[in-house]
Amino acid sequence: MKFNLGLGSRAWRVSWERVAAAAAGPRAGGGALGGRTQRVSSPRPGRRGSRLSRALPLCLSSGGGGARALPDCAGPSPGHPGARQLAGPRAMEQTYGEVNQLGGVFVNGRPLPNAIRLRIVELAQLGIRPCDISRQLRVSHGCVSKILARYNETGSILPGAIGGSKPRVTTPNVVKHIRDYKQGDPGIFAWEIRDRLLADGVCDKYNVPSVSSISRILRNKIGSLAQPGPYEASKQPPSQPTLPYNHIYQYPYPTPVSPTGTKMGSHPGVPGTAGHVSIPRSWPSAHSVSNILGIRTFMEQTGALAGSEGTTYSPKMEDWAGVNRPTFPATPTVNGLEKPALEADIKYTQSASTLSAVGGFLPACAYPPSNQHGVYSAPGGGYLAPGPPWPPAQGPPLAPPGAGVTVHGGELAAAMTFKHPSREGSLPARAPRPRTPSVAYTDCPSRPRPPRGTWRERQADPGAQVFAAAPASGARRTRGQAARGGTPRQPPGPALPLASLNFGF
DNA sequence: TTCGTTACGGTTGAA
DNA sequence: AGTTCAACCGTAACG
Repeated sequence: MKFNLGLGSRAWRVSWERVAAAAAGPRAGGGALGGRTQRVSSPRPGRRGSRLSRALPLCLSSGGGGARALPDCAGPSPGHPGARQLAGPRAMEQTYGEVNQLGGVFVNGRPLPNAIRLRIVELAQLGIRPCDISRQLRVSHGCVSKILARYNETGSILPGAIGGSKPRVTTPNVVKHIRDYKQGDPGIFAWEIRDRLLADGVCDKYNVPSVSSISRILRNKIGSLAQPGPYEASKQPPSQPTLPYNHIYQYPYPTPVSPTGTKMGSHPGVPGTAGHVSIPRSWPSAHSVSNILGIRTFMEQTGALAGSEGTTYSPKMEDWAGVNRPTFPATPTVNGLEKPALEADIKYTQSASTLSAVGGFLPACAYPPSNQHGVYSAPGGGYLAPGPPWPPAQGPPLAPPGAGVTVHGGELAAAMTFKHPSREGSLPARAPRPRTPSVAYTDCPSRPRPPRGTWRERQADPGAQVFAAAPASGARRTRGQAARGGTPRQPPGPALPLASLNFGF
C-alpha cells in the first residue's frame, strides 16, 4: 500500500506535521515535499479523503500479485541525509509518491511523465487554459506553467537532464596549449591565452576556460608541467574535440527496444512497457487524437489505471533495462535520435503507437534527452486524473466552444504548433547558467535567465540551439508586473505545415 | 480567479 | 564505496 488513504495523503499529512514543525521552530520539520515550510497550508483532510481515494486508484494495489520489495530503491538515495528515511510500514506507504493538493500523484524530485507533459501541451494547444489543465490533470499550475513556457520556448515537452557534472574545460589538451602559449610568450596574459584558445579553435565559447582558470593553470600546472607528464603523454587524445563529451551525450536515449524491434529486457514488473520515453517521430499520426490524448484509455485497457492488480514494477528505475544513461545501446539514430528509442513512453503501459504523434513535441530540440523520463515508480495511470473520465464524454467543460476533445489527426495537426528551427532563428550564444547561490534563480523558464543552453544541451545537440528561443524579449519584469496576469501570454510558436518539417526519415 | 514567480525539499549522476 | 556538487524536478504559496 502506497498511500494511507485513511489518514489522507502524505502531502496533507505533512502539512499538518508542518504545523508542529513551525511551532518547533523554523525549518524544524523539513518536510519532504516541496514548498515553503514556513508556511502552513490549510489542509482540509475531510475533503481530501474522498478525493484521494479517487486520485489513487492504482497506487493502492497492496501488492497483490506484484508485491514488490520497496525498500532498497525507493525514494531517497542512500547517502542523502535529507532524504526521506522512514522505517517500518509507514515507509512503505510514503516511499513512492506523493499527492498534491489537486489529488495528483507526483514523485518529488522527478519529472512528470512525458505522457502528462504531452497532454499539458496538447490541451493548451486546444485552447484550454493552464488553470484548467492544472485542475484536469491534477498537476500544479506552476508546473503547467513551466512546462508550457518551456514548450513555447524550446518546442520540447521533455524535462531537462538531471544530474551529472559539468565536464572539465581544462582538458589536457587545453593545458597543453596554454603551456605552449606561455612558453611561446612568457608575458602573455591569461585573457590573451583565452582569446587564443578561441581563435585557434582549441576551445569554443562554451568550454573555454575562464581567465581565472587559466591563471590557476598557469600558477599550478604550467610550472610543474614544463615536461609533459605521463598522464598527458599517454592520455592525450589524438585530436581533442572541442566538445569532448559530445559522443557521450549526443541523444543518449537508451532504448528498451532493439533495432529489430525486439523488446530488450524489460523489467519483469513492467509488462511490455518500454523503459524509456521513446516515441516514434512519425507525424502526422494515423491515430486519432482521442487516442493520443486518451492515455486514460490505454491505461484502462491495460488495466494500469484500474489499480494494477498484479501489475508489478520495479520501484527502482535503475532496475529497468534501458533507462539508464550509461547503458546507451548503440542504435541507429535519426537526427541524433535513436529511432527505436522513440517508440513508447516510459513506464506507461501503452502500445507504442498510442503516442505516436508525440514526436512533434520531442526534440530534436534544445533539451537533451536524458534517462530520466518517466522514472516514476508507479504506472503512469497514477498520474492521470482519476474520477470523471477524461476526456469527458460530453461537452468538456475545459474545451473551448466548439472544440471537442476528440479531434482527429488532421485537426490536431492544425491545432498544435510546432516550432521549426528555421522559424526560430538562430540563438545567441548561450552562456552556461550560473548557479550562484546568492542569485535567486528560478527554474521557471519565463523568468529572464541565461538561456537554457547548458553544456549538456550542447553536448546533446549543438545544432539544436536553434530550437531554443532567445530569452523572452529581454524585458525583465518585476514580480509585481508579472503577477496579476498583466503579462501577455507568450504566443504559441508558429504553426508549421507538417510537411515542412524535416524529421530526416 | 488566474498565472508568473520563487523557496523549498527532493533526485540524479559525474567528479 | 561514499561524498560532494551542480544540474534538474514539481509543489506550494505569494503577490
